[in-house]
Amino acid sequence: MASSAGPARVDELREHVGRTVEVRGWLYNRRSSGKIHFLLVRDGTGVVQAVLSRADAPEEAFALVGRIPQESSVVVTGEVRADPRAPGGVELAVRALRLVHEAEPYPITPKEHGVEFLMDHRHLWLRSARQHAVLRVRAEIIRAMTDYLDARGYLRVDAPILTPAAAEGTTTLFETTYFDLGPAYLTQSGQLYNEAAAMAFGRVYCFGPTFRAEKSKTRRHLIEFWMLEPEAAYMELDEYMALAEEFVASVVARVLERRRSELAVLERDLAPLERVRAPFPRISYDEALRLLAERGLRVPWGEDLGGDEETALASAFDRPVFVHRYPVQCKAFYMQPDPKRPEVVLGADLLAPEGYGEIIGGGQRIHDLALLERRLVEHNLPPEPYRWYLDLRRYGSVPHSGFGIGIERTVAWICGLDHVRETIPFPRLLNRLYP
RNA sequence: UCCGCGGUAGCUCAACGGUAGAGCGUCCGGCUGUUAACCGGAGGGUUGGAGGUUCGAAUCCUCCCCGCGGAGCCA
Repeated sequence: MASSAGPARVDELREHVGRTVEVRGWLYNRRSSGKIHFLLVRDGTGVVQAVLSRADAPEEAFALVGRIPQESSVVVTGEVRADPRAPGGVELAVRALRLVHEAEPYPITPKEHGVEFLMDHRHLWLRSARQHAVLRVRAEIIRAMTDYLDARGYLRVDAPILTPAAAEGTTTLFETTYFDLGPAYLTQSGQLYNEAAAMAFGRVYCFGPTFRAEKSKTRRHLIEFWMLEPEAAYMELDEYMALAEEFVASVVARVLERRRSELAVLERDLAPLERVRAPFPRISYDEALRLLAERGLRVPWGEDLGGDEETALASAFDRPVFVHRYPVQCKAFYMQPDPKRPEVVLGADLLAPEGYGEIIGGGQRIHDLALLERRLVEHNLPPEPYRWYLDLRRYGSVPHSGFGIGIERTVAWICGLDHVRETIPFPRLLNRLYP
């Protein structure tokens, strides 16, 4: 039995039963009676119960912990012991306690709070167990995604954030001034640059924040959100869908494998996640309209599908579903038309189950120079900013495809959250730029 | 931008034309195994703002501000 107290992380305390360790953290909560205090100490890796009894603990420390506010920072030294009465099964019998900083009365109490209050205190809200679970799942999802692509020869080649033009002419852009060169815009997608990278490296992906100045105010929208976008030369529509479904299935499997305790904190029903295995159903836009009509939702051909339609479609299947071959007018200028039916494009969106909506959008890009030039004109886009993009069709153009997956929607779905605002550390919403 | 709901104590809410209240947090006291601990006590309010109706407004009316839910657009 070692007597020297080395620092230890809460998530590894089980390995230290019988030893005296030092936990550096913050007071999460306290339950007290006259002669015994139960502290919940969190250190970022977990929460451990620390016990001080009047008989055993130093008198000064005993008096101190009976008084200091929640979230005061403390270094606790004590013996690790297994006890079934302790939350988590192990606890710390405190021998010494050092107050690093006495907190002011902490605004987020162990009771319910409203959304506005919590969002105003997002910088502190991140300390709570539920937010820890969500952000750990987020990190696991991102790691699973990059692991999957790295293992298949995809090279990470990131796209710029400041751009001279819109990736998709339709959506609203955030504008800023770029020295003497005039307006610049925050990126809405790394895709156009991704295509250049794919022509250079074959298989690539980019990952980063994207910005949409849309006045969208729903549970599925953020102004700033993160997107991971794979792109591959010589990849056509069917191959893209095969890649995307394997990719999504592997991400879900990874979270189920490594983040079960976080999903438990979030009270996520695991059954729907366990059904997420490739292959996913694939229906055409036309089939989608028929399916919707059977359910009483009439959509005129040529119109895009709304949130209600997506939810209705997704609920018809027990796993994510692809909707492919949308009408040309629903999609961006660079989408490759189907040679057999030029009025639809070789694109496919992936709808998540349980009403979480579209998490992936993608498809085959136009590789013919003349057609792409025509599309720019049809979409009233100025040719000059796209000169480099057109070059990709001048020098060894090949069919290619790619997709973008929205991280926050994917996290919300896998965590079973009813809003994307908790899936990112500091959400930017229509009416919120603070903190 | 449009439609709907809401703003009362630090927080979450009640009172819905007749003296503004509870739980939690805070402060004080009690309790040797608590599990959002528990028990007793105290403090805490220009009821989002400005006008109006009324003997009397948190409550009814008008305008404004802020938030929430949804639509459109999208990931």
